[in-house]
Amino acid sequence: MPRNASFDAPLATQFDEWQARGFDADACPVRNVLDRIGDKWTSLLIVALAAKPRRFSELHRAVPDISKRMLTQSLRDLQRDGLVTRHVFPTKPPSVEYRLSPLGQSALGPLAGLIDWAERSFAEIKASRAAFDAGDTSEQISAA
Amino acid sequence: MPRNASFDAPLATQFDEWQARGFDADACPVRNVLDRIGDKWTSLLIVALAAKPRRFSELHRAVPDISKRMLTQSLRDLQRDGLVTRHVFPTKPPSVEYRLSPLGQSALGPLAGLIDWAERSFAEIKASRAAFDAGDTSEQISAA
DNA sequence: TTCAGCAGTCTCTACTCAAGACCTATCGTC
DNA sequence: GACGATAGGTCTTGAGTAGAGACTGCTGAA
Repeated sequence: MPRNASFDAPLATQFDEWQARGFDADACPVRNVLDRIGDKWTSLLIVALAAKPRRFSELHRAVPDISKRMLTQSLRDLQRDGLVTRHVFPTKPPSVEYRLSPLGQSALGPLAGLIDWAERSFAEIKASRAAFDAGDTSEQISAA
Repeated sequence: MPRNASFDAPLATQFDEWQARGFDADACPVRNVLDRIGDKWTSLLIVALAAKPRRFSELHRAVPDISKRMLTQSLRDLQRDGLVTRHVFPTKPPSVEYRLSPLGQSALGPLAGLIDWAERSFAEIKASRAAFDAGDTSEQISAA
C-alpha cells in the first residue's frame, strides 16, 4: 500500500478492488455473503446444524426465541444459498430434516474463527460499551 | 454420517453450552458480536479502515451507497464497541478522522477468513441460488 | 455574494421483523 | 365420530428501523 502503511495489506487491496468495480452488489461477495452470515439467525442455525442434522421442531426448540416464521424463512435462505439441504421423510406426519451441505460445512471453519474472536474480545467490547454509555466517549481532540 | 456424529466438535460443544445457559442475549458473544459484524455496513467500514485512517467524507465516498445517517450510526456503533476511535482535529472546518483501534485490528484476521471463504464459495452460492429460483428445490424425498 | 465542502442532524416514508393466530394432515383417545 | 396433539408450516397485524434527502453552522475560495 503506497499511500500509507497498511494495517492489513490483503484486506486493503481487496477493498480497493471492490471499489474499482463500483461495489456492484451482485458481484460483491462480502455484501452478498456477510448479509446472510449476519442475519441474526442464520449463523446460529448453521452452528445448531453443525452438531447434527435436525428437524424443524427440533430447531425451533434448540433456538428458543426464534419465531416459526423466521425459522422457515432463514432455512429457506440457507437452502437457497446451498448451505443446508432439506430432506422430507414420508412418515405419517411428514417429518423434515435439515442438514449442512458440504458447502455449509466449509463455512464452519471461518465462522468458528469469528466466533472465537468474539468470545475472546467480548469482555473488552462490553467494557467499551459501558464506558461509552457512561459518557466517556474516549474521543481524542488531536492537534492539527 | 451417523446421526449423532459431529461435523465440527468445537462448534457443536459451544452450541450446547449456549443452549445450557439459555441463550442469554447479553451473555452470548455470537448474538452480540455477529449482529454487529453482519450489520451490512460495519464490516465494510472495518475493511475500509483496514488500509488507513479515513475521514468522514472520505468514508462516505469510499462506500458509495451508504447514507450519511447510516454512516454516522454505524461509526457510532463501532466506536461504542471500541473497534474504531474517533479523532477530532480542530482545524478551521473541523475534520474528524476514524481509525481502527487495536481491538478493531484484531478483528481483521477472522474477518479476512470469512471474506476469503465468501469469495471462494461465491460462485457455488450463486449457482445454488439460480437453481433454487428456477424451481429446482433440490429436496430429497428420503425413505422413512 | 454566492458557492462549495465538512461533519453531521432531522424528518418522512417504506420496508421488514416479530408475535402469534391459523391451516392441513394424521394419529391416538374417548 | 369429535377432540386434541404433533408436525411443518402460512397469514395477519402492529412496531421498529433503514434510507433518501433536506437542513444546519462554519469556513475559505471565486
